[in-house]
Amino acid sequence: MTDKQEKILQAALELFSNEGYNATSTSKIGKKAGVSEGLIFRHFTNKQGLLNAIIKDAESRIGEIIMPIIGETDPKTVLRKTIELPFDIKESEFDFWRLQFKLKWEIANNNPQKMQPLIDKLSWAFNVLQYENPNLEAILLNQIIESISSEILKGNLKQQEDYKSFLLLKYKF
Amino acid sequence: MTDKQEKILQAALELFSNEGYNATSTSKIGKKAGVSEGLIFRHFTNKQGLLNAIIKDAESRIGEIIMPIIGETDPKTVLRKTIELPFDIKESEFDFWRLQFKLKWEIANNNPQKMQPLIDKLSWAFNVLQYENPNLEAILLNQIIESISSEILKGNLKQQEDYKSFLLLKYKF
DNA sequence: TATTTTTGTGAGTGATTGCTCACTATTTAA
DNA sequence: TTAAATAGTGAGCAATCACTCACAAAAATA
Repeated sequence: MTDKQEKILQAALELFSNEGYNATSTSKIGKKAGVSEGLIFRHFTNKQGLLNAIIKDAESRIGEIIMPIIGETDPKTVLRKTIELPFDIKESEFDFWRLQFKLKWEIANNNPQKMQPLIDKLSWAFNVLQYENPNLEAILLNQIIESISSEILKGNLKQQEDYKSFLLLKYKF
Repeated sequence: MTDKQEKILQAALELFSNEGYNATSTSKIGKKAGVSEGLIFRHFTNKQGLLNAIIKDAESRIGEIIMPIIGETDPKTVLRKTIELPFDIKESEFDFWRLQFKLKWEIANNNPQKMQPLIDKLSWAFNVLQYENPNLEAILLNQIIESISSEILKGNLKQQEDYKSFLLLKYKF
């Protein structure tokens, strides 16, 4: 991957995330990346190809984040690490994650089973911990952390530390 | 409001919701509504004006839905009615609500305090019911119902009845 | 070094965009 | 009944869109 390819990807990411995919023209991306517009098509075929490259990168990033939880053998630690996830998002990665959440609302890009491995692990953890309905507990907790992430990314969640302790307490920490 | 004005609003709603605001051209709206493109601008000034009309309608609809809960005097009933909200969304209104949730991700249209009256009422209810942290409980429950609504609107939530009973049980029903 | 391959440019393409405007048809009010 | 106001049309506008292509510069390979 050349220097300019990364510049293009970074510019596209910022613009797609903040202005939206359809509201972002390839000419704007070229300008922001400091690159001729034509180069975008040389490297990524078309505008959708650019988005695909970003989505593919996202899949591996999600895998990386989930992996240390999947590998965990202690059920309580699984829960704690899961709850901590949304509060650990680095501000430098806000654009990236905001775009992922936005894309969930586009029919073409909605891929609900991305978090399935985590849900399965949560289900296992709740089962070991003798919760009455491990499957639904897993779905609920996954929904909660996605919802918290959304609010943080939109800049709507104040008192994050309080909320984190509150949630940990809910799950007996 | 004339017949054709409503046709325009309905067509715009469907297209904005399913294809996105920026991906929907005014010419497409005109065709779908069975109306000349120019009429859109006569009635709604510009494309943004069309969206504004839809948003304004949404505010009153949200008010209508929340009102019976705000007026409730029994705290337990407040919780039950709130939990039931997402499961009561009519399928004929899916387009409408999906658009509202999509718009939350657009910086320009994000208006986080729309649900504040409900959160306040929930906070009151949790307080009466002697929950330890009523404010955070209210924020959490509001997040949960918004998250469930999202999944339902995206067509991702299976076994809705199970999930509903599960949640009601969580809040002692 | 010479040659092939890859990276990069920017002017140019037809199609589509949001929107205007001169005009006609219909409704409302005097 | 006439006049004024409103509703509705559709051709046409400049601007922008995603994308192409002939060409040049640089890098990789021989």
